[in-house]
Amino acid sequence: MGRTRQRLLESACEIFAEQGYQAATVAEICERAEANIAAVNYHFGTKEALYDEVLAYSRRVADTEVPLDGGLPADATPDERLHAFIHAMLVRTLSEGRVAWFQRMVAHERMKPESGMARKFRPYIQRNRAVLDAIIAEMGGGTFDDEIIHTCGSQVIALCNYWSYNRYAHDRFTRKTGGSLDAVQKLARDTTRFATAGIRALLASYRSDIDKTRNDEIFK
Amino acid sequence: MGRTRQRLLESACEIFAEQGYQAATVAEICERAEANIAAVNYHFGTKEALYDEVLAYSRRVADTEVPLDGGLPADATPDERLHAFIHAMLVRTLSEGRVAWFQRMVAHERMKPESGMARKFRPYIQRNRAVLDAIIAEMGGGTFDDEIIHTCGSQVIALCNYWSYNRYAHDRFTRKTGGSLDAVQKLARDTTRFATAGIRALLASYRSDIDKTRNDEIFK
Amino acid sequence: MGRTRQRLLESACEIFAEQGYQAATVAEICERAEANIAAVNYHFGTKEALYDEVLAYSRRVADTEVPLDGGLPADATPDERLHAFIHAMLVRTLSEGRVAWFQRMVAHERMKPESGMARKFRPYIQRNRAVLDAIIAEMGGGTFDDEIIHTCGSQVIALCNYWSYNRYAHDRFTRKTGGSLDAVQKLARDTTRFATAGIRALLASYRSDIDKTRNDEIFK
Amino acid sequence: MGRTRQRLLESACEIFAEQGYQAATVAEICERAEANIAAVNYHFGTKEALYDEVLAYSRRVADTEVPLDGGLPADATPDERLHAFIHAMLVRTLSEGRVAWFQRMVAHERMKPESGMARKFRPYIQRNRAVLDAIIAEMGGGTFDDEIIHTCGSQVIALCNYWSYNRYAHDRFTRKTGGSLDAVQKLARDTTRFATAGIRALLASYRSDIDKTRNDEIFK
DNA sequence: TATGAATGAGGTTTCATTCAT
DNA sequence: GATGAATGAAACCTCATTCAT
Repeated sequence: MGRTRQRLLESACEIFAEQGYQAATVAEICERAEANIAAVNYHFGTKEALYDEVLAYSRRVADTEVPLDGGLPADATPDERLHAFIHAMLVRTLSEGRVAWFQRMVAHERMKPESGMARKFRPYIQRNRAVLDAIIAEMGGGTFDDEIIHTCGSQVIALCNYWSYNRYAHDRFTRKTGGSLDAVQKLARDTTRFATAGIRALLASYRSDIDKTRNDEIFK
Repeated sequence: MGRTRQRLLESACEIFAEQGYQAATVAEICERAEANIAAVNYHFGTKEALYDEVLAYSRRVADTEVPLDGGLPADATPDERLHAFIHAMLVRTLSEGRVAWFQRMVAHERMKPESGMARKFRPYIQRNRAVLDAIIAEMGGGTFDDEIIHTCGSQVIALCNYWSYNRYAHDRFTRKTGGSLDAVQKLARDTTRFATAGIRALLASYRSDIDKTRNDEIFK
Repeated sequence: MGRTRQRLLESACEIFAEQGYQAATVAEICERAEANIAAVNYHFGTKEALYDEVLAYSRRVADTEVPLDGGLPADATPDERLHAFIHAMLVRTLSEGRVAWFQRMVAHERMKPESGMARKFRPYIQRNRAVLDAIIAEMGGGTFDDEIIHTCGSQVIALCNYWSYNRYAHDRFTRKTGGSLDAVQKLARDTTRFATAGIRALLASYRSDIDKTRNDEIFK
Repeated sequence: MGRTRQRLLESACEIFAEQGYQAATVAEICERAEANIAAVNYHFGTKEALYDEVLAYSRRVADTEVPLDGGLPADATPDERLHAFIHAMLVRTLSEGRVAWFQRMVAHERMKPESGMARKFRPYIQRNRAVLDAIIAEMGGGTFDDEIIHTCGSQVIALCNYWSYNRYAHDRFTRKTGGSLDAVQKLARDTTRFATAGIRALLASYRSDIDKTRNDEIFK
C-alpha cells in the first residue's frame, strides 16, 4: 500500500533539489513517479504541502546518513569536531543523490524573501548553526562574546556552502575529481585548515584592543 | 529617444535583482516602468533578451561604481589588493540599490543547471575570478600551481558571497548595523584577516610534502 | 446491516440542505458520515442517485413529522385548514434540523432550469399544491375556475416560501425570535390573516364583471 | 475599442442569470462571447470580479429600464405607489432578457450563506426594501412601529419574488400568457389587490389589543 | 460489505507573447 | 515609437468516479 506516495516523495525530492520549488512542476514530478497528475493532490493536498514533506524527509535523510558530528567520541577536541562538521557539510553538498537533496533545496530558496519559502527551513538551519557556534566558542576558550563567535561561524558556513549554491563550482569539482569520497576528504582537510587559521586570526585580532587599534591603522 | 527603454531597463534590474528571472513577470516590470505591457517585447524582443541586457547593464554599473581593484595604485601589495577586492565585493553585496543589482541576480541563478540562466553570467564571473587568482598567486610568491591557487580563491569567493546568496544573513547584518559603510568596512577587515590567515595556512600546508604528511596524520 | 448507508443518507441530507446539490461534495458527505470516500458510489451508485434518495427521504421526514393538514379533524373549516397548511409550511421552513431538510433543498434548486435538478421535486411539490388549491376552492365556494384558484394558491405559496429561499430573512427571523415555536405560531397567524384577506379580495374581484371593470379603471 | 469586453459582460449576464455564479463557467462565458478563454481574466481579473461588474451592470439596467416608482407623480397615493412597485417588480421578473438579469442572479444566491455571494447584493436589495416599507408605512397612516411595517413588507416581497425564484411557475406563466406585458399587467393588478387587502387586514389586527386578543382565541 | 488508492475530466488563473493600429 | 487588445500554453487544483482488494 502506498507505493505511489513514496515514489512521488522521492521524485519530488529529486526535482525540487534540481530546480527549486517554483521551477518544479507538479506534472513533471508525477510523470517521473509514473503517476497520474492528480496524484500529488491526492496524496499531499497541494504542491506546497508536498514540499513541506519533502523538506522534512530529505533533512531526515541527510541527518541520518551524514550526521554533523561525524560520529566523534564525546571527548573529541574542538578542532576535531570542526573538521567533522566541515567534512559532513561538504559530503552533504558534494555527493550526488539522496544525501544532497536537502542542502540543494535550501540553496535554491536562500535568496528568496523571508516571508516565503525561505522561512520553512530556518529552524533546520539554526540548529546546525548552534552546533557550529558551540565548537568555535570552545576553540576560543569561552572568552569571546556571541557576536564575535557568530561572525566566525558565518565564515565557516560560507566556506561550506560555497559548493552548495554554486552549481558551476560544484560541477567543476565533480568533473575533476569524479566526486570521490577521497576528493571530498581532501577538500574537507584543506577547508578545515583554512578555517582554523582564519578563526584563530580573527579571534586573536579581537583579543586586545591594542592590537585591534594597531591593525586598524594598517588597513585605514 | 528611448526614455521608455531606459526606464524598462532600470525597473527590470530592480525586479530581477529582487526576485530572480523566473519569479519576475514582464507585467510587473512594465508597470513599474509605467509602460505598456507590450513594451518589453517591443524594445527587447523577449523576456530573456531583456535579461541579457539587464545583466550586462547591471554589471557595468557595478564595475563602474565599485571597481574590484578599489582604485589602488599600481604598486600596491597583494595583501592590500586582496583587502580591496573583498571590500569591493562586500560593498556590492551589502549595499542597497543599483550597485547591488548584479550580485543579486547572480545569486538567484547560481543554483540553476548550467544549461539555463546560470551560463549567462559565467564570463563575467570568470573575469573577476582571474583578478582574484592573480592576487593570491602573488601572495604565494608564484611558486604554486594553478589548482592550489584556485582552491584558495574559491575560499575567498565563498567568504564574500555568503552575504549575497543568504538573504537571512544579509538582512540580519543590515538590521544590526544599518548597512552603514563603516560596518561594511569593518566586516571587510575581519573577512580579509580571516582570508589572509586561511590562505597562508593553506599554502603553507602545500609547501612541503613532509608537513603535509604530518598534518594528514593529525586529521586522520 | 447498512449502518453506513444510513449515516451517509443523513449527512447527505444535512449537506445538501445547507449547500445545494452542486456545491455539496461527495467527499464532505462521506467525511461527515465517517465513511470512506468511495462509500457514496458503493451504496448509491452516483452522487445524483444519492440525491434522489435524499430527496425522497427528507420529504418523508417532513410529511411524517409536520403533516400539511396539521392533524385537523375531517370536518374542519377551510379557513382552519388554510391556517394549518401555512403553519405547517412555516414550521418546515423555519425550524432547524431534519424537518427543514426538504424545504431547503427545494429552495436551492428552484431557480435551476427545468431540465436539471428542479424537475426532480416537481411531483412532491405538485401534490402539496393540490392540497392547497382544494382548500382555496372550498373557500371560494366552488364557483371559480381552476386558473383563478391556482393564482390564489400561488400567492399563498409565495408567502410561505419567502422564508425558505431567502436566507437573510430567515436568519433575521431566527435571530430576533430565537426560532421558537411560539414565534413561528405568531408568524403563521399573521400570514394566514394576510392570506385570507388577500384571497377573499381577489376572489371577490373575479366575482362580477362589473366590479372587475370598475377596478380596472381605478388602477389604470 | 473594447468590443470584446462588452460582449463578455453581456454574455456573462446571460449565463450568470441562467445558472448562478457557481454553475456558470468562465469557459462558457468566453465561448458565448466568441472570445478566448483568457479574455475574462484579461478584462476583469477573476471570475468573481467579473461577477461584481455584472451585478452592478445588470442592476443599472433594471433600475433604468424599469424604475420601481413606475414614473409616478410626486403626489401619487400610497396605493398607487404600491401598485407601481409590484408592477415593476413583476416586469423585472417575468420579462425575458436584459431587464430580468439582476433579479435572477439574486434569486440564485439568496439561499447561500451570508458570508459568500449573497452578501454582495444585500445593499441593492435593502434600498428597494426601504422604498417599499415607506409606502406601507404611509398606507398605515404612520401609526405602526417598524417591525409591523416590515412584516407587511416581507409579505409583499414574497408575492413579487415568487415568480423570480420559482422557475417552474415562471415558465408556466410564460407558456400560458406568452409573457405579454398585458398578462404581467393583469398579474400585477391581482397581486396588488391581494397585497392591499392583506396589508389592511394585518394592520387592522394590530390596531387594538382587544381585537388581537379576540383573534388569537379564534385561531387557537 | 467496504475501502484505500488512483484517475481523468474539467475548472480558474497566470503569463509571455503577438496582432492590429 | 508605442500601445491596448487578445491569445495559447501551461500551471495548480477539485472532484466524481473507478479499480483492485
